[in-house]
Amino acid sequence: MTPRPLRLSWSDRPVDFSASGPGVVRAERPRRFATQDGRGEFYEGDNLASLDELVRARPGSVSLAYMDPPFDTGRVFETQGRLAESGVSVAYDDRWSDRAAWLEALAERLVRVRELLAPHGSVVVHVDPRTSHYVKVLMDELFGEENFASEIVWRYRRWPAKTRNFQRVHDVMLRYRKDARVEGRWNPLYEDLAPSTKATWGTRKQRAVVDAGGKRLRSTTLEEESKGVPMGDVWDIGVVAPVAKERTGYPSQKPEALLSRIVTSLSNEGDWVLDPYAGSGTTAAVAWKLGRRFVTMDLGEASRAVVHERLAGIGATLFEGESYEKSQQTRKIAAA
Amino acid sequence: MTPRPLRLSWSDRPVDFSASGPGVVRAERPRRFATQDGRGEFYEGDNLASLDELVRARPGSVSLAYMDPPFDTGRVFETQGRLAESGVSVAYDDRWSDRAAWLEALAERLVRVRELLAPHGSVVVHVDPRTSHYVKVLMDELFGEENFASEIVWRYRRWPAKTRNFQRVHDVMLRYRKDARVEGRWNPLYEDLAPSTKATWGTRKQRAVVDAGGKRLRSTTLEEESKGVPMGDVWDIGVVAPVAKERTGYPSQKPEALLSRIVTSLSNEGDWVLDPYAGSGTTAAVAWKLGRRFVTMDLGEASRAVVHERLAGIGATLFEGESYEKSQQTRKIAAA
DNA sequence: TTGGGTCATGAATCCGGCA
DNA sequence: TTGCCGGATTCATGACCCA
Repeated sequence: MTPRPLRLSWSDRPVDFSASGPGVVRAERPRRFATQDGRGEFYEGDNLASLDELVRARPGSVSLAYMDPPFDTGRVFETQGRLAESGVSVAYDDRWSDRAAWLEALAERLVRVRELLAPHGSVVVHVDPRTSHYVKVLMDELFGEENFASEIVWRYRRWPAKTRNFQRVHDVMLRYRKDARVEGRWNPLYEDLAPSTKATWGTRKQRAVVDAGGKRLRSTTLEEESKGVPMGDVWDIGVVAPVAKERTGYPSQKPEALLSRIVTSLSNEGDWVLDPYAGSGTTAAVAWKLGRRFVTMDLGEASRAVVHERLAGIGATLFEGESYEKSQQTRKIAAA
Repeated sequence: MTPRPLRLSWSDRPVDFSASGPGVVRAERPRRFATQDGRGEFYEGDNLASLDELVRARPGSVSLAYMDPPFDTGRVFETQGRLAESGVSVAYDDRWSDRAAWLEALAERLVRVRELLAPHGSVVVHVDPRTSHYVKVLMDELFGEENFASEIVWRYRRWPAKTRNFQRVHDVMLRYRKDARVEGRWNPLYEDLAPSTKATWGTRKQRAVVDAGGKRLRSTTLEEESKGVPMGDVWDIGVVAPVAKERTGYPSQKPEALLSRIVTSLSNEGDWVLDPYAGSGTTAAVAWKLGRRFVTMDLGEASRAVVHERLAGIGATLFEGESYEKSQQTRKIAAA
């Protein structure tokens, strides 16, 4: 018996999330900005339109996609601090008619991101523990469950809320490969040895000692220092502190330490890293610092302003330019 | 517009998971064992039948249910160590025709557990990060999403596997209340303050200082010692070590430290704690030690042997006895 | 240069007040 | 009655100052 598929159903569920897709030319095309060397791009406009442009121009080109969509909180998010004083107050609107509508919007983006992934590529979707489950079931359908790689738990610390329940102090990131049969990008990371291990073994490598018959005797330590233990799927990383220099004033900003782990382990230098929900531009900034190429996009002024300033600060100044196709032509002519 | 419900669908999905339910008298009734004071019970047999008996006898009586079903791994689990040498080798069979079949079986148990919960009660379902998402979507439907309380992440440490991926080092527990409008059981737990907090503030409570105009100034510390920070939903607890005294030889045994947190925070002394998948009997043992009453159940000899021995070791010897109804009659007569 | 003390302020949740 | 809004709660943490 073949396994019966498990699917999420809701009324008026579209048959095909890519309908009204890449073939459709939209009235409003996104504005394109790029660094002078073309190793970084920002599109301003609805990310669905931007993704469609990319799918047309260069499918299969992305090694790593990180997606941090709104979490279906029903709230409008406002800017803070200096950014708020500059007059831009609304960052993004996270109100949806129902969860099904939210899920449909996400699904439309996911199928396009999948088209953009290279065979060795993978996508990481950042969600919260109230929505992650719906996203996982949806992604099992869209990507195939055999391509599910990890549920990564981001554990942070914050001031406690008054509640008769355990404090909610984690987010969830789901990683899927484009194709599990292909060897994907992987640069191993290590974390500190557990305190109990350090107490018993110190920081040298352990090695099991086996006798001639293959029976395990005791373990010993080697001369070699241990690199630590291979990184697990629960990450203890602080939120961006209220007074941190890293802080931009854009709400729900993700820490660079978090993105560093993702970008370092799941892409190589020179790879294209995609983030369809740029927000404050953390993914692009981290990718650039780590020698990756980036393509990111967002709707509205708050994000564009923050991303442009942030990237300019690390030497990735964005200029408004021609479309991708046109810039490629220019490049060819210049090279000839 | 009312929100469109999101549901899991699969072919031949039953309309009603409680069909063939409490009304049906089964050919094989579970064997009942109880402590002499009646504060602890074990049923041997299919837990569906045992749950049905309980639903008939005392619905709404349970304050806390902990469920640790098989994780749909497709494997047969064998006993280890001393238990294996005693001749009982198969602990449980976790092979299912497909995930839908597994989910149906779980759903049948969940609807019965829900019947057994008191209005102030809650249920904790222990799953792994490949199945938790399906269970959450199912439980949102069965319990109502407004009754979802927590996704608790159990982070453990183990010998690293060789894999081009982040090490899987966590399980997931989903907690739902029977009725969020009712004040549920809640005994707060605390964990250590963050090192950075201790360095800056010591271990005294912080208090914000606000001036006459309501503007926030700096914070101060109070005289009062902080109890620590209210427990979060990510728990760092070691697995039961291969050489631990706690170890029974029953596979996938859960640590008592884990159950202690659950039982302490989510039930009061004297409350009934239910575990439909007894396994090695950790829930019953912990509940008993903490002064709760327990009712637990499992199929087969491996579990019965381990549970009986384990409970006898802490003064909760189980005797085979009459049905619950009959024992109640005996009790009344004795009291008269 | 380093390290300790001081400062500023976000975030989730509940609760009370008011419409 | 219900629903929205503002206030209170009180850890966490990088930046800054100064010795």
